[in-house]
Amino acid sequence: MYAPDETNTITANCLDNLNDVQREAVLATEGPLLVLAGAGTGKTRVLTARIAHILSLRLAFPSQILAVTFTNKAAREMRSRLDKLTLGAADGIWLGTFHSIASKILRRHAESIGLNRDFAIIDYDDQIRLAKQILADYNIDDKKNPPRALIYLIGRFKDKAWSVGKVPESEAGLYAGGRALELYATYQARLKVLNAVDFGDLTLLNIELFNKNPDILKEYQNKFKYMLVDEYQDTNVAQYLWLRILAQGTQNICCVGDDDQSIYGWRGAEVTNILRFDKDFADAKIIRLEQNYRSTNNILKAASTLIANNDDRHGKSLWTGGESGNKIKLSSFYDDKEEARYIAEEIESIRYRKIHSYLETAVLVRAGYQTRSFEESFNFLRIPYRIIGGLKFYERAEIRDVLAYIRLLVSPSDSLAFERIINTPRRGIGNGTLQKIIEVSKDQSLSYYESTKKLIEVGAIKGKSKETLEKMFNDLHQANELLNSQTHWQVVEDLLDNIGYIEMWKTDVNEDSRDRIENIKELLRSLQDYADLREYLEHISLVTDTDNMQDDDKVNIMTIHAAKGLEFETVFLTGWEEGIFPSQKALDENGKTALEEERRLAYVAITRAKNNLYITYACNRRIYGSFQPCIPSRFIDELPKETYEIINNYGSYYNNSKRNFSYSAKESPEVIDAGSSPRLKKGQRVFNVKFGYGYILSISNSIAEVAFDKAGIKKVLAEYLSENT
DNA sequence: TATTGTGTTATTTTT
DNA sequence: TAACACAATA
Repeated sequence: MYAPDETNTITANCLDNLNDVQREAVLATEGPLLVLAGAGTGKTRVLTARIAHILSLRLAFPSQILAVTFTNKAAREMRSRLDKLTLGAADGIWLGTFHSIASKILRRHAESIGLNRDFAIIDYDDQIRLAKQILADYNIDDKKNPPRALIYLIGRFKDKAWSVGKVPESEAGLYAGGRALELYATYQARLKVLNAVDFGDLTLLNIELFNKNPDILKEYQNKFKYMLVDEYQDTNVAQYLWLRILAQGTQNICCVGDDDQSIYGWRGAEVTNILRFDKDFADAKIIRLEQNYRSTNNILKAASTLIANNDDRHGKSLWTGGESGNKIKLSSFYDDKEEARYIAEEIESIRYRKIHSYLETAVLVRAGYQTRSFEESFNFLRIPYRIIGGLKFYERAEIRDVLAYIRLLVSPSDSLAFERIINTPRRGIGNGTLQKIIEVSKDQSLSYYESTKKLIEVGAIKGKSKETLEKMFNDLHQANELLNSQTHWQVVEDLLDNIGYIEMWKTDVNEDSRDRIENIKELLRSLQDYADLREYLEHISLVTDTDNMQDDDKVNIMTIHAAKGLEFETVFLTGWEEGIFPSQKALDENGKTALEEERRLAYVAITRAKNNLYITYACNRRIYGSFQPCIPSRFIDELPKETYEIINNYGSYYNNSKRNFSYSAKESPEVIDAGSSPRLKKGQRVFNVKFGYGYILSISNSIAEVAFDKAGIKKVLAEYLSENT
């Protein structure tokens, strides 16, 4: 493996730059270990050092180490740091996302659970298409029961490791008046016919594979001598079960995470996993990384005090050897435009004073739609910016279309791909024809491609439709033949030309059609990085973004979720208003659990800042076209007074009696003087912009329970209600 | 079958 | 507000 001196170098390297606690986490190689790594405490450093250490002591071969992350980005980051640390000695370790590792294992043993080895991994679009078809079959109104709600529900079932038949009867009512379970079963059956799996299946089928084949399980349990898990707080039940079953071999599992940064509960992540680690793994050791290398004391103190309001947490106290630093700058404004204007001016001033570049600045929002006012104010001052997140490369229509063509090229029986492009570009195929195809495909168990051919043969499709379809088949067929003699990227490019796809965008009148053609060219370029089309498809099915975090000098605008794991010199936290942050919708749906998750989101947001933190809120906000009054977020009340200074104060809150607003740390925002809204009383007819008209059932402390005509019974703050007399 | 008009409805989204 | 899906029309 290594020459002895080389080994020593690696050991020295990986242990040298660590503090005592980090070193302890690296050295505790045997047995279950939970590393509670607060924000900015160097968890990736610990993970990579740990792997390097294991390798340098030759406790395992690289192929016996399993390291899982959630994102491709995190996996890449870890890989590159490992390369530097071990000088290539870590080649061959199993490092990847949960999904990529699961899919790797699944492909090896597909036959063992009745899957075809070259199963496709379908994306969200395909899922929706499938759901629509199923709903149509069942004659379920897809207006009252949106397909995406079904897909969402099925996703949550899978997060909980509920395969068909394991879903509790009580869950059936969650969709289409009690039909959730049969729809789930049908969905899975359809996937099987299509030889496809969705994201959730990857983990679920792995578990099934292990349960049904003890010998295969044994193989992996013996193989993986050391397991490492990143962002453990984000695992769902299925992933947890998967890890637990694999770790049963050696018990050498090291999970790194931060319960305070669990912000994906709505997507199935279970904070419980990290909270119960020591109960799930016998004799588990817990190590807390609490020394923060990122933020100033003030920022840390604010974050720590705020998060201490949560009940469900391990609890840790972050500290730093550094300065207390600048105070948090708290400001309020008349409306969202003023807020955005202030932030733009402040950013310009930071730049003018040469404090740091745009690149080191981030503006964080709770939800995507809030970015708009910043775009406007930044454009006005000519401040360059980029919006991170938003529409992802692989989610763009033109990319999806091209991928569908590639999928058809690889396997003509891919009916979901076929359905996507059958009339793109326009071939004169309408809904009528498509329904005929679907009908035949169901009756005779044929793919759409074969059904279409059959329909043409028997003369059920004729005239122009027949001609255009036959041309398409010809083009596809020819392209397929050419794959033997030409490069696959050339074949795809020619196919898109022949089929008229590029032409379609060239003649498109919209101004973004140029960008679309550029995107397609980008895709064609990236094809060259893969040996063949099949390999390309496998890769991109598990990747959602291109992760081209360019580092040109622009301000970063993004949601708090998108900011997790990042850090900036200066951070602006915007829209800290009740209803926005914490989000009303989350609170309505999940009560206290949601509030705690929102608070964790606030914690993540605050801890992104290294030196300068701004928190702002507006007293009025345009939401979906309507102009609504807002009150400051309860999270502002939870910040310790000494950590912030008030910079700008749009004073209306001191003048109007809606709320006796103060910055006292202990005030509970729910308790508002009952006399403050005498205009509303029980039984009164009221109006709310979001929920429409309704009657007040009860009112206390300015919170009214209202029976809305359409939206049902909701609790609403009195100021969001207007009298309707 | 393609186009135009109308109505509905809105978080967060690692794969 | 604005985007999107669907129904009515050409």
